Amino acid sequence: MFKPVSGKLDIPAVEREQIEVWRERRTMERYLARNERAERCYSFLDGPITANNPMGVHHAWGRTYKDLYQRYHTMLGERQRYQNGFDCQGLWIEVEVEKELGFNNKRQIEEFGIDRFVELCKARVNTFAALQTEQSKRLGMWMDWEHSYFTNSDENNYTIWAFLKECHARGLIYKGHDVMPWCPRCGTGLSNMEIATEGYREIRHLSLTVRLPITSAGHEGEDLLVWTTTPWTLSSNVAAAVHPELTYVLVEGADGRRSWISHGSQPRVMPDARVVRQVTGRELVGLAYVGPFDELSVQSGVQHRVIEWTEVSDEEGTGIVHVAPGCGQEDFHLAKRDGLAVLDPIDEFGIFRDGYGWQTGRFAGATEDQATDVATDVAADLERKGLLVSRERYLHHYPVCWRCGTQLVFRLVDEWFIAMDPLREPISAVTRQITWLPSGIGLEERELDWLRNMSDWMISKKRYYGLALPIWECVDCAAWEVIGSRDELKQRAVAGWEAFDGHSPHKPFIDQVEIACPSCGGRARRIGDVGNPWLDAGIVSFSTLRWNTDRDYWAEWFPADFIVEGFPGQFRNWFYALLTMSTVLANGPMTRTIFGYANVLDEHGEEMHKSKGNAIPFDEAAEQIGADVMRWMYSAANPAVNLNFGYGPGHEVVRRFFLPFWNTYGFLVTYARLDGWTPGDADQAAEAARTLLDRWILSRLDAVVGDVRRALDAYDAARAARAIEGFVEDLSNWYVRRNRRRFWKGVLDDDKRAAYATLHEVLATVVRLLAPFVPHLADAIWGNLVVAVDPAASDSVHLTAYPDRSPGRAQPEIDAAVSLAREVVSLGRTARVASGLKTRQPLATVRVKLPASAKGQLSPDPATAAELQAEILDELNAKSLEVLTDASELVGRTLYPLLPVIGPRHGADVARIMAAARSGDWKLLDGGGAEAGGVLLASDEFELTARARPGHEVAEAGDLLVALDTQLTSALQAEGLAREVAHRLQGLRKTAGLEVSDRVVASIEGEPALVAQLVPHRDRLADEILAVSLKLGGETDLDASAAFEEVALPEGRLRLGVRRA
RNA sequence: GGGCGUUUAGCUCAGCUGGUUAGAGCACUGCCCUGAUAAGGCAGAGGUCUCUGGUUCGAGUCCAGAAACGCCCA
Repeated sequence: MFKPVSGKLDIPAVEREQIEVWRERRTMERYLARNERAERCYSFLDGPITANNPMGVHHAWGRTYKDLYQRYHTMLGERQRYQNGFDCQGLWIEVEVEKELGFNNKRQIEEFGIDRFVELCKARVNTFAALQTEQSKRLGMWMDWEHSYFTNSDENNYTIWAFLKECHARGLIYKGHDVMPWCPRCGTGLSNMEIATEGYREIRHLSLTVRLPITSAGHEGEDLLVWTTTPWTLSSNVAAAVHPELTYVLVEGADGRRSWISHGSQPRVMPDARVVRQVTGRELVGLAYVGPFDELSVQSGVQHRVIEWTEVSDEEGTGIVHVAPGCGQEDFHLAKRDGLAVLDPIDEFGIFRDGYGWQTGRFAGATEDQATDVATDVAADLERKGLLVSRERYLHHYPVCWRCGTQLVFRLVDEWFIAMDPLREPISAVTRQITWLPSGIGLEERELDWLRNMSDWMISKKRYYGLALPIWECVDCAAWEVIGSRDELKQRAVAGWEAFDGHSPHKPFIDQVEIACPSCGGRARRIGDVGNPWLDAGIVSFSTLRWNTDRDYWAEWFPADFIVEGFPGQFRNWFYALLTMSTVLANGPMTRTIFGYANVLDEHGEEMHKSKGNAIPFDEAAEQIGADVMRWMYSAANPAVNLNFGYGPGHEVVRRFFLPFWNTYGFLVTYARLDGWTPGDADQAAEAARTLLDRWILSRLDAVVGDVRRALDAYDAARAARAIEGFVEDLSNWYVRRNRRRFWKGVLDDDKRAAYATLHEVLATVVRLLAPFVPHLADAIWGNLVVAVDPAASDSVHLTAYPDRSPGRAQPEIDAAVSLAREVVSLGRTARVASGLKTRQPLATVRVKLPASAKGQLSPDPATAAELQAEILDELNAKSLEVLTDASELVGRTLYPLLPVIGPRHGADVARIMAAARSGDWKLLDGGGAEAGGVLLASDEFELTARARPGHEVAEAGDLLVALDTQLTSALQAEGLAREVAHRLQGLRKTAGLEVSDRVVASIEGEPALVAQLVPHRDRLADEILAVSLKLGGETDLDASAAFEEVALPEGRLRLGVRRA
């Protein structure tokens, strides 16, 4: 026997119960093991989640996809690894630990002790990995949680060593001396991968226009005007750049001073000045000038001059660019090109070094507080020296540290790089071998675009907790080499191995190990740097598949079938790192398919931010609306566009999808319990009694099973979800509604058994279809619908096979006929609304003009047609259905040209033909052709169809027309009255608080003529309302009624009452 | 400045290879139904399918250009 189903659906409560059931039955463990011996594999590779914070709802989108497709392939019987991953190294974790400790800079870490600091980082990772594990389980994500991978594992780190050694063997690793973006708080450089969207902010900076007096002969009294948004770099100025092709003008202001600026900038910079001379930029190249801070000791000996640079533009500033090679990437490259002096003004904390006068010891970067901002003092200094032309607060995009938000500076540093030029083409080729989904939004193109433009990969970071870059550099001769494994290091070690042995390859212990320099025999020590964290995540297609230790295992699972990640950002991050490492180590793709999805926004389309207060913690959402509701929203969403997530949309999904489905399930259980029905042998016998609608819903089910499988095979969960939603709509709003009476009626005969068996099979199948999407609810329903009544059944839906199509189930002709009948009903209702006659009032006749394609009948099968006719009459409450012919006075014939046929044949005449067809300006010709608007049509170029003639009360859509006969006989009126009374009495039953199955005594009094009309309907009326006694007129005992009503109908007044029998 | 994409009803979005009258859900209004009922059905209103040009007998759909927005790169 089924357990009763609560009429009120509390999804989080159902989920909590289900989780408890799973725990008791060890369902997840059995799920993970069920395909252990399967031949076919499905290789999913998990992109590691950063184990640094609790999950938000946005994490649930990707994790829903991950779990959905793994569950689907599990139900297809394929062997899988189910390995979850945590991203565990890198600056983001250090920053959080620093915050916990209240640190502001790197020195405090060193004072605290690097070993203790690293331990705290590891501990933090473990804490949040554990939390995220629990949260993921709450989402219903079933992974091998005991064997998640951690990117800080020895295996992961040493596999990166092997990768780097391979890169070195190919000559790709180099030590670069370059200007890089630098965070003065974190004390480390940032790779260009890290300065992306989230790495820029709109910031207002003090920008200065400065005059640089020219010293070359023939230019006495002339200045160059330069403009900068980073005044702190002026003290490192060594050159001024002009575009060789651009026009420059010498202008004279009101004060008589003469300045060079570009022609294009003049209206903006010096609109009132008089043009004295005009030259091309090339003529200015080579001029010498006085620098803005020539008094500084570091500037002594620097020759300032004008250089050429084709990147100069005059859309901003003066068209003359201040060049400080120690403070800007392009500036540095110009210095290398032209042999300019390079001044390196600041240290790792952004503090001016010695030799910068009053600036020495000051913080160079911009600060929010103008009083302490060095730019303010630079401006004052220049003003004192008479070099300042103007200043303004200038709003622009400025890079900030993506982790701590500090404004970056550009700084000359030594960093380690992988040269990417030799890899550009190979990686692009690998990229093209991968299927990028969803298609049509240019994901592959975006990756290729990144690959075209990428610069060398900066892999080093001057930090503490992360991959120890396996580069050992000689203290004496500066030769260096890359170590590829722990064993190699052990063999090469000449000191410090004991101190390191037993520790993970992290700072500080790894730094103890020294090796002999192969060049000079001196001692080589590890460079202090840690690695870029994308190395950690990028190696996982090798490290987690035991590439280092078990190459057969790796070959079995590599490449993956599927990876999934949010696409904003990952082109230059995870996807990029994976592609690079896979290209170098395997010369092929790491996965066959990459699936990307967009961002989660709040329900108003705003970005979610903790600070804005619109972020939704995962736990809260799980308890408020339920994990399955989230999962359904994410599954059904279009991955290509941002998703607006919130409780409003969540409740809508519950109303639209979960409630109707749950109610359908509840409906079956309620009546099956009353009848004591459970699925069994007797249903076999009843199979012959299946009605048309039974066969229809099974046919629809079969189609949906096919649709869902096709969609999931193509990683199109949204299409699958839409198909299921559409089916549930058909099931609850047509199948169940149309069949209610079969379930209510008293006897459990074959017809009723057929109804139960059909609805049961449909629900049990849909639940299996839904299992990968909404695992809790699906299994809860499965548990009651199947497990509770079938001891042989699998005790969890997740241990069953995914539904497949059954041969012979699909019946397209029934699908077509039912959908035609539903259209007839829909149009009939429209006509009823127009007629003003309630559905409760029976009508004599419905007249239907069918489309030409139906060939004059609802279905070619007479039995089907008869059943559908009964359905239509019942829905529309009419006595008979008449199929109209074209000759009927209600309709007129219409010419319906077949556009795809006439288009190519008649060309420009199509417009005339169509106009004639619409206006009726056409006639049939002998021999089967027609003439329309003067054009002759062959018999295969048109069909004849029917349209309503004006003046009749009908409804039509396309080629289908429905007309109602609105003439009422007194018999029809009496029946209508009986239906009305039945309706009222049902209402009274309810007000009296009676159960659906309670028997009643009912009484009806009123005008004798009205009461008399009810007499012929007495039995049916009694039947309808489960009355053991229906008293009419004089025989009533209204006074005893539990509920009573006096109704005023157009026909007269009636008094009605019911009481429990 | 370059690349990729998006633009369809008040909102969120479907619209396959070009075809006769462009759809759904939500919201709104009215009506119907009343044994799914804090549900369901029908209807109404709401669209220059961003704009301009082109290809075509025919363009929401294909092509080119523009605008706005988003993402990415510089």
